[in-house]
Amino acid sequence: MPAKNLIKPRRMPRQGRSRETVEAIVEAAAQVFERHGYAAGTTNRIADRAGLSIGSLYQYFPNKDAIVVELARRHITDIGEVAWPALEALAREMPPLREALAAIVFGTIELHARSPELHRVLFEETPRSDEIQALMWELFDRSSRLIGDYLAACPEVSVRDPYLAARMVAQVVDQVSHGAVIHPRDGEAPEVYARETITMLERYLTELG
Amino acid sequence: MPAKNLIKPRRMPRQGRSRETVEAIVEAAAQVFERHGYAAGTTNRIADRAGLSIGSLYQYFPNKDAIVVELARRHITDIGEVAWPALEALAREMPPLREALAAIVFGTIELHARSPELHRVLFEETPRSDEIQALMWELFDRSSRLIGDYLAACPEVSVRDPYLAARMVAQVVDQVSHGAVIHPRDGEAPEVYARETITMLERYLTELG
DNA sequence: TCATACACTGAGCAAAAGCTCACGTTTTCG
DNA sequence: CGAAAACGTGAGCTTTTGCTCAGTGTATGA
Repeated sequence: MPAKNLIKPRRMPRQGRSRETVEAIVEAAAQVFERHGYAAGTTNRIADRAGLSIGSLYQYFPNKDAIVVELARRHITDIGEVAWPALEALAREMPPLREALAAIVFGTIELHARSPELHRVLFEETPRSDEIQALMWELFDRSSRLIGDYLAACPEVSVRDPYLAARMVAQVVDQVSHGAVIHPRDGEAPEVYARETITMLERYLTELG
Repeated sequence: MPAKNLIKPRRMPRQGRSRETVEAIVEAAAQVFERHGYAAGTTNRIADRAGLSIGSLYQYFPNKDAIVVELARRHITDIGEVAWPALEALAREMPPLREALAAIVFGTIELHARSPELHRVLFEETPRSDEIQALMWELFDRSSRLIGDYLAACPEVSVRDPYLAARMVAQVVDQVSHGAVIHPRDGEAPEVYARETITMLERYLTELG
């Protein structure tokens, strides 16, 4: 038992091949978690699937959770890159309310539907790290603000606080989409619920009293 | 390596003390999962906490998952026993819509708030078994039906399909309550969102166009 | 009373998962 | 070229976890 207690800094990729290795690990992790779930998504299996030795994996990730966090971070980033331009377009082009809501609802459903099983594993089965939670809140806040910008400028909308309403919209749409896509039920068309959600939000936002 | 391959049937509790043992296991499991999460909620830890040997635990539960399922079943049953009478009372006593919605929203929040961390572990972190999923849907269906009975008889409600609307109400209230209670944010009063949810649903259900 | 079924014990096994490290291979760059 | 740095390898160590089983205590009823 030698007295070597050197800190082992995680290797940073410099050359091209090592960057490819990191990509391979992340992609393999996505597939493995999607197929086997969080618990059975072992580091050995990930390395196997990536066509690498387990040692290579630990050159770039200190532990299993680091891989999950990286995966979640990418997933959230991808969502933002699709959602934000679309939401910014609303405040710029100012479509009718019903159209805007349809875009938000169907857009959110589509985002959830991209890889539902991976999404489920990452955001339900995996113990939430503070880091991922912070990223999710950031996503939610920014989305809400953009929706609020649209609502505030929309003449049909007659709600007191459009930014509070926007948070309600974002919350409801996200949760309902999540439920519909991630835990679908056999005899139920998700479109019926999507349409009804749009109707509900429309009536909420256009106070006709 | 002897040739004994006898089937070992799980023991059913007959005497009083064994039934107490089962209770102790379930209660200990609740505490351990609440404190340590699903993965770190090991059978040894549960037995320890229950003041029993690990052997006793395996007399009554074939594996770890069986304990989780039993726990979830009890949790769902408990919720039903509170929720159903309350929802039945609505259709019987026919309070004004806003009062009914307030009862539903605050009641649901209270149910979620009973043991939020255990709730989170059971219904997020734990891989969903088909059995638990079925129980959850049963709970949802029955709640929706009862809400629908109220909505169908409520003169203020002017929605086409009250039972579809009821499913929307149940879905939204459950998801929003879950989000608010299980993943609370620092600077946010959940009551603001609760009130706004009530307002949203009220406007949705009373089509004034 | 005492035989029998019921109940409980806990050392420890088998399997699996996370992770290390000493060593070989490839790339870079003077 | 050739040395140093970057990169890749995989047998196997360590720890943990789910779970067993041979044996000991405890209640029950004939």
